[in-house]
Amino acid sequence: MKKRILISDIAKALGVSVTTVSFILNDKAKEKRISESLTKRVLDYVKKVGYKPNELAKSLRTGKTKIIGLIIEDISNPFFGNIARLIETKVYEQGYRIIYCSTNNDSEKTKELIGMFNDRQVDGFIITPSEGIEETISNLIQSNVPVVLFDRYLPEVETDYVIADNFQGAFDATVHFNEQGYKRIGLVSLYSDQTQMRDRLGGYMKAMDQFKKQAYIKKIQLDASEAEAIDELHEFVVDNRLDAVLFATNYLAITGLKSGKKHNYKLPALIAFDDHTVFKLHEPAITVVSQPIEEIANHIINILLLKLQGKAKAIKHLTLPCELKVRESSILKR
Amino acid sequence: MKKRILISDIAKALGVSVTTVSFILNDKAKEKRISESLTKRVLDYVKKVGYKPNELAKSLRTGKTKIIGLIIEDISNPFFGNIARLIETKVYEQGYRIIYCSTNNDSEKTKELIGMFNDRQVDGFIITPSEGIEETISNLIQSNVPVVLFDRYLPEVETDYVIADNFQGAFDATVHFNEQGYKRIGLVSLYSDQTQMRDRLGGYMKAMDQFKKQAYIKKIQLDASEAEAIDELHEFVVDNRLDAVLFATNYLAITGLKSGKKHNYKLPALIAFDDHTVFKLHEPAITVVSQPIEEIANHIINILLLKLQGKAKAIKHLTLPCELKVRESSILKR
DNA sequence: TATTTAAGCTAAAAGGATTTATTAAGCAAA
DNA sequence: TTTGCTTAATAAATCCTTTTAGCTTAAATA
Repeated sequence: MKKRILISDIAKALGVSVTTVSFILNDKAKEKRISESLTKRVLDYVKKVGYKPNELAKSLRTGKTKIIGLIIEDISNPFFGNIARLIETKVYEQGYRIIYCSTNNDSEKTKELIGMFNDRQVDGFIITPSEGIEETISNLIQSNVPVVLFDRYLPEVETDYVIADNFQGAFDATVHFNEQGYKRIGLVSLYSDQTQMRDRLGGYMKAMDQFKKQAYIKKIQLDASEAEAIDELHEFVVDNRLDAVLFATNYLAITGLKSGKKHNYKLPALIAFDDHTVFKLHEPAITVVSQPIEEIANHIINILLLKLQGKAKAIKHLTLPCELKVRESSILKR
Repeated sequence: MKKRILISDIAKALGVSVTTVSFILNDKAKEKRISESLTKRVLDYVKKVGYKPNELAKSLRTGKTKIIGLIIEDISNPFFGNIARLIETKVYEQGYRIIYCSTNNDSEKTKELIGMFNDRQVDGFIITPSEGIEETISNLIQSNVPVVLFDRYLPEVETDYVIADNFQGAFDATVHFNEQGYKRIGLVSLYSDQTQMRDRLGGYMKAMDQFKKQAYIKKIQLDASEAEAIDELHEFVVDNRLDAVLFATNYLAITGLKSGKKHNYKLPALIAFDDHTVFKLHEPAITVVSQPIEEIANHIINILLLKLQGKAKAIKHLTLPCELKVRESSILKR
């Protein structure tokens, strides 16, 4: 177990000062007028002995950790997992690392996480905010920490966010159902006032209102067990004799599919929010309102990097269009 | 933007020394014989002003960061995503945080990641090792950093690991095929010498040898595109007139399903390694060799925490049994 | 009375970098 | 000779804790 080599060791070995070595290593040789010969000598030696600075000491001094806090609803949900993966790859190229935690939409946990990440002095935050953390986020922003929200936003907090056009997505899906000739079109959502849920509901309602059709809306408790949800969905579809259902999240749609399997009833036409392997492979394949995952990730990173470099000008609210991927599940067979 | 409050501010405000405050905050009041009245006075004040120590300074001094490096093949694969989620939840309770990166099985990236996490002085590592990183891991272990491998291990490196019993799992699956009366049983795996792949192949071979049956083995390139893989699988199944196929990973099996859909041929009986929502919902439901994800996560954490506390006695090699979850896809209908 | 012992607290070092302010030497101009 | 300006480098301060080693004071023991 050999001892770590320090910048002072380098300085001593070469008979120069620590300052000089530090300047050279931080690309300030030119600016600080260190001679080229010495610069080369130091760099060669550093390479030879494989010196790597202590990042903690560096961070303590500079206040920068090169770490980004990713606070996400649930890393095991493919939608979030995929975004996490894209984000991670992108920031990696810029020398940043990700420290993450899942919130499970628990606002207490979210607050705690933000606090802890902040104590760890992450350089910036990427957050899927749960409800009731407006103040926490505001404090963050007031203390000048770069924050980008995604998937949903907090109307009362002025901050950058990147979301999908949930309203239009739900609207389009509902219109599609109507065009296909479905009569009794339901929506399955969650007991949640988060903006993405509110907008999906809104898009559905707007379309239904336009068609002068009765709305059928079923909300599931956030903390309901899957078994409970399965039964509730069965009841919802059968009792209302629905011939088409729009699901506000991928896992709700999956629960719907399981419900059909368990209670062995014929599923109505289906559209799910967020694509998922299950939907592509299902027989019939499930139509989805697909969010532009890669674009979302790209925009999040771009905004955050600008903010980290202090180059961000105005606050950005980005709403990216969804794509309705029509598959068999929403086509009426006559 | 108010200034951060420091431990020296507390000391000054109360007219005591920084040392005293530090002792009290680190639960050493008793040990260091600080009077109870002073202890209380300090704690009350700290609470009142909401002082939180600078974790970077703390880490610099103590050498502990309370961060664990999770280096995982692919966070967007539900198998890994789920394990990540479980690990994260467990270590969170112990005050640790996770910093992670996906390797995509790229050994160069893995080496780089280990190096960077090490520079950041993570307290311990959880790694799904890719091939060719034996030396990197050895160095880590020699410098006394706690490391736990999972999903696969490195035969040449003496370190703790937690894996599923891949050999037995594949063996059981193959036996099950045979019992069901399938004649031409194939295996789809990867061009990879990682232990989990080797063992799954081994289990399949042992069973096939016992039954004196010809083996049909198709390996896919790690870097093959999904489209290529889909076509290759089609060819493999049809050309060999296979009536049963065991897939060595969940995504290979999914590719297999897609292959059936694309080329519109009747799929043989199927068994997949690792469960996945797709398999539960598929029509017919897919039989799987399911890994005990929760147990795996628990054991990883337990071992790591013991090592972090310096209480680990011997090196642990844990091999946990898989469960064959028989569903419709592997039942021969007569 | 002189010396230990214990209680209660603290000054200063250490951890390892970055950054500010300063110096020393050499040369040109006044 | 003095002043001023470059160039090339450095000493020391700083970031904020924890921890080592030690200092008072008072009571207990020899």
